[in-house]
Amino acid sequence: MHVPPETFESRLRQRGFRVTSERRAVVRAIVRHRDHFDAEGLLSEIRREGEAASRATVYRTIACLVDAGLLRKYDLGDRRTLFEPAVGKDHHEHMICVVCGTISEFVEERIERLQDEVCRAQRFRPLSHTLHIHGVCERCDRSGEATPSDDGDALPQVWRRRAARG
Amino acid sequence: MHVPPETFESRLRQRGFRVTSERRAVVRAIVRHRDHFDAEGLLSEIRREGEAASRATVYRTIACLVDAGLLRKYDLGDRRTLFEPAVGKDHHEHMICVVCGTISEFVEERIERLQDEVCRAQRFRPLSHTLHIHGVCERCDRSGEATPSDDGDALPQVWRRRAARG
DNA sequence: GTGATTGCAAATCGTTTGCACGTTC
DNA sequence: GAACGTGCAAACGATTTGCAATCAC
Repeated sequence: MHVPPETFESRLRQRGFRVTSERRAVVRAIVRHRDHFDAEGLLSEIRREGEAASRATVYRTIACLVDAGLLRKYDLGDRRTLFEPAVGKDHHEHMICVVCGTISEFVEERIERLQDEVCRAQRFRPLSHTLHIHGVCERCDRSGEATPSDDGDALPQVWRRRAARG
Repeated sequence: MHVPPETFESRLRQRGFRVTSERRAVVRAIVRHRDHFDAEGLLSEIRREGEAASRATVYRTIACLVDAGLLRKYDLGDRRTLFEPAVGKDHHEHMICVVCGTISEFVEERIERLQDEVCRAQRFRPLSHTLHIHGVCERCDRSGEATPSDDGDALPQVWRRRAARG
């Protein structure tokens, strides 16, 4: 999972993007990362690290990288967008724990195949897909306390914040 | 697909929500609808129809209905959120044409089963899931012109808007 | 009557953009 | 030196919220 920065830089160059110190900083921060990250998180990490790169640049650079096929963008509902390096890692799906927010990954070839099958049947030409499962991870499920009101049958009068979302 | 408003109203009541004329207007607009809709669209339809319901109320009512299990909320990436009546229709997945924006639906039992299998294997307790496939629908594919730059190999210097998103 | 609901306008959140100024090729 | 990239702050779009007035139960 250690993506060498040169991969990013050379690829950016061959895509006609210029390589600047700011973009290097962004790439460095990404490489430092294990897996998924979001734009704001990356920004604050860059700042913590004392690197220079404005919010605008971070967002723009991320867009470049996605564009160059170096990052994959994932849209988990509820306006959470995350990214991860596209190199050295196959496409995969996500499981999102609604209690602790942890995101884990899985791959299931058979699901991919079934999707292709469905598309073929409907003559739909697939370009990309997103599958994420919201639920409760093992750890949270065991510590039990927070059973997110699934489809709760209570009749709550008071307007409650939609704490955990389905 | 004709959902009688009483279903909504009685269900709202038994959930402890109050039934107001504004909420009725929202429900009426929803019932009038064939399938999926988004909050803003519903709002303008309500206004076009001359009904009274502020933006805030529309959003709040939709939230109630989702909460009461009467509407399903779908988060198709790129901050597009849509809703559809949950009654009389089983859970299904979406295919989104990146050219014309048309959304079609499909059900594939085997995919559901495989998801359960994966969750079981990882001891993840699923609550809900989202699967959407972005691609090109048959009609757009035939009229060919607009082949969305998939993973385009050009080296566009100029900063282009990300027109069609992957 | 009282607590839920409404409308308004202002606030939020993540993200994008216009513009004048620095940089990279 | 021209096109590209940067920072800033303001603009964004969808959604949410505080608050005082209003309404359903």
